Amino acid sequence: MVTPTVRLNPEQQEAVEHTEGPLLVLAGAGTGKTRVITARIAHLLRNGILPEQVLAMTFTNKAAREMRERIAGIVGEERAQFLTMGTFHSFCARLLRRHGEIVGLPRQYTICDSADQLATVRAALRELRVGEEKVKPSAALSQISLWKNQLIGPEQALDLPGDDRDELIARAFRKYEASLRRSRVVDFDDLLLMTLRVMREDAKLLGRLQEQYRYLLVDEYQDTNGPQYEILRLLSSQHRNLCVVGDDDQSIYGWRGADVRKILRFDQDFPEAKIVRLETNYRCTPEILDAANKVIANNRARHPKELRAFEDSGVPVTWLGLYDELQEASMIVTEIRQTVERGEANFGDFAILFRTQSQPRAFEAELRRQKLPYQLTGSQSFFDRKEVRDVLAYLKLLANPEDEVSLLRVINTPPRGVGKGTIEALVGAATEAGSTANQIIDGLIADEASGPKIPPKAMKSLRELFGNLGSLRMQLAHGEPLSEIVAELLTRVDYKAEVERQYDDQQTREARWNGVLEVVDFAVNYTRQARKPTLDGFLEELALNAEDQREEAEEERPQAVSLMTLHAAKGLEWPRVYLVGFEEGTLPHKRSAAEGSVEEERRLAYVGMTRARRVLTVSWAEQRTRYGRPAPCHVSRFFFEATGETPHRGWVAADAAHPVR
DNA sequence: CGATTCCCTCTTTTT
DNA sequence: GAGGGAATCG
Ligand SMILES: Nc1ncnc2c1ncn2[C@@H]1O[C@H](COP(=O)(O)OP(=O)(O)OP(=O)(O)O)[C@@H](O)[C@H]1O
Repeated sequence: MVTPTVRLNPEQQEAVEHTEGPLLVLAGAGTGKTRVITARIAHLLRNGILPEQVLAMTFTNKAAREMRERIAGIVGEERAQFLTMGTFHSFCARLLRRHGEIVGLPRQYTICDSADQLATVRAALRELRVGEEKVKPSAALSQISLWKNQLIGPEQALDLPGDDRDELIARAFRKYEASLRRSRVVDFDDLLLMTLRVMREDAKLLGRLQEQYRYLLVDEYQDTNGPQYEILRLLSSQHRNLCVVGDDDQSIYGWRGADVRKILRFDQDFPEAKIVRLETNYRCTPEILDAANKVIANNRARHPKELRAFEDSGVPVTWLGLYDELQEASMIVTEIRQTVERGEANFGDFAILFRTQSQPRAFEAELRRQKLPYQLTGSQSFFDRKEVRDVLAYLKLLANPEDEVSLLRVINTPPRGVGKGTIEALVGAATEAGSTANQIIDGLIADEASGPKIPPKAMKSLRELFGNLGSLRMQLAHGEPLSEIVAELLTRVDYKAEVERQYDDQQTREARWNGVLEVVDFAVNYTRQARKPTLDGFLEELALNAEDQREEAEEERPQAVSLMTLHAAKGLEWPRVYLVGFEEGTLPHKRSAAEGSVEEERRLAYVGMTRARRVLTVSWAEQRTRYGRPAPCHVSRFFFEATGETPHRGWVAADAAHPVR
């Protein structure tokens, strides 16, 4: 029998076969690093390693799914299904569901999303009487997250040198942590941190995990942060079979605590490590690779590497300066349509990549106008819709009665006479007692004299709400299917009437209600495909994997133009790529330039350019609508770096005070 | 308490 | 240009 296999060059082959001991594959874009991981797992399985012994970390769950499919194609689905593969976060979430109690995490914990995190920070700042103009909640949240990822707790943060503002944020940090714990909620960072604590506190469990996961593999290692690295170090400390692959030039998550130095110092952490370098790029034409290499060569902090194109010469990179974002969109969409009409490509061969989430708007409008199929990846907007958040808050509250943010969100949605005064009284009583609004209300229901005085109408509504939640929880406990529960919930709170009350035109009502129905669809889908469907599991999927849930629910759209951010495009490739909005202020982004992280922006440009296999078009506009007003733009400095042209008179850098003269 | 209106901010990137 | 929050009135 001929075993199906993948083509590898000698260096890749060497990496695949070096199965014992630490291994670093450090190589540039498109050199086949991910292919090494895939082939290596297949190689392990062919050599008698059980799939249960393999743990592979990818950067997104989608990447994990694709890799699993590829491996299934080589060794068969019946074995591939037992591989442990996914993001660090989903691995940790699963581990905590089983073993979180070791660090005091109740089994029915819920994961809060970014909006809930922000609401918690906002509440903390309010409690400290810090105005939002003094400390922006979003800024406080990213500082808190950075601290957490550096393993700095609230008390240590308070001791850190800093100005008044830092101290306020540190105090908000303390309150933030306390609210999450009271609410039995963990944030994304907690998933990693608590896993780490579990591993450190329970040596026997750690031993079992080390025993089970004999072979660790990590893709995109350059974007691993401190806690993730620590988890890897603990898991691999006995057998040291840790294979990591990455490219320091593609490190684009520094703002989230990722530390490139980890990959550059791998041989210090693992002195016996074997290091493999791959120097042939199998993805891009020489023209594309040359332009990308010229850009990245301007970074000072990097490991220089050889990178040769395997492909034959193709067409030159197209540099396209246009009037505004409307012209940019119509020009590009028209070109895509005409290329497909000429039979030279399919819609799925195209990607439009951009720096920020505000950019796709014009492209979406134009794609719809010209009726081309497209897929916008990574858009949070669906989960930010009010009706979707409302329904999810109800579900989170069902799963976790102590979830304060969710309770406060739904307590008067639909309006049921529980107003500002009542809410303040409840929260005040909770804060004073160091408990939660849920417990105060439970107390009041048992004995109205036990807590703050609440208007009778509000009290009646709270009884009804809690009665409904209670009986739904009961049904849940009796194993009623999730989809039924969601439907029943909507009936009980009469959410449809709420949608109709809020919006008066029929079209909006329908659109909003469809959002609700889509959540119901997610639940149906999840119930169907999950091995053991639970509400906790469903919410976990939504928190860690929202994107996939939406995709599953939508009809297959195999031939569609891809639209995504440069961050989301990492690791992917298309025959034809448009890198749009190539402007000072956008790429490099104004804020990055101000923070002195232009090198990371340059890496983003490098990632974007190297996604293209055969045709790369880079575009910019002279003016762009910002906050509803047109603002002048200048082509990105990366254009000059790639082409060797010099800025003309009047060109202005994002971080410069004066135009070039 | 709830509905309406105005006004402000926001745009970095994500698990 | 949208969406959320504060202010204001019924
Ligand atoms: N030995 C090989 N021969 C031919 N093609 C290869 C070989 N190795 C990889 N490829 C192809 O090269 C392209 C890039 O591979 P892969 O995605 O594994 O690279 P990578 O190093 O992970 O890239 P990046 O870091 O840019 O995401 C893919 O299309 C892959 O199929």
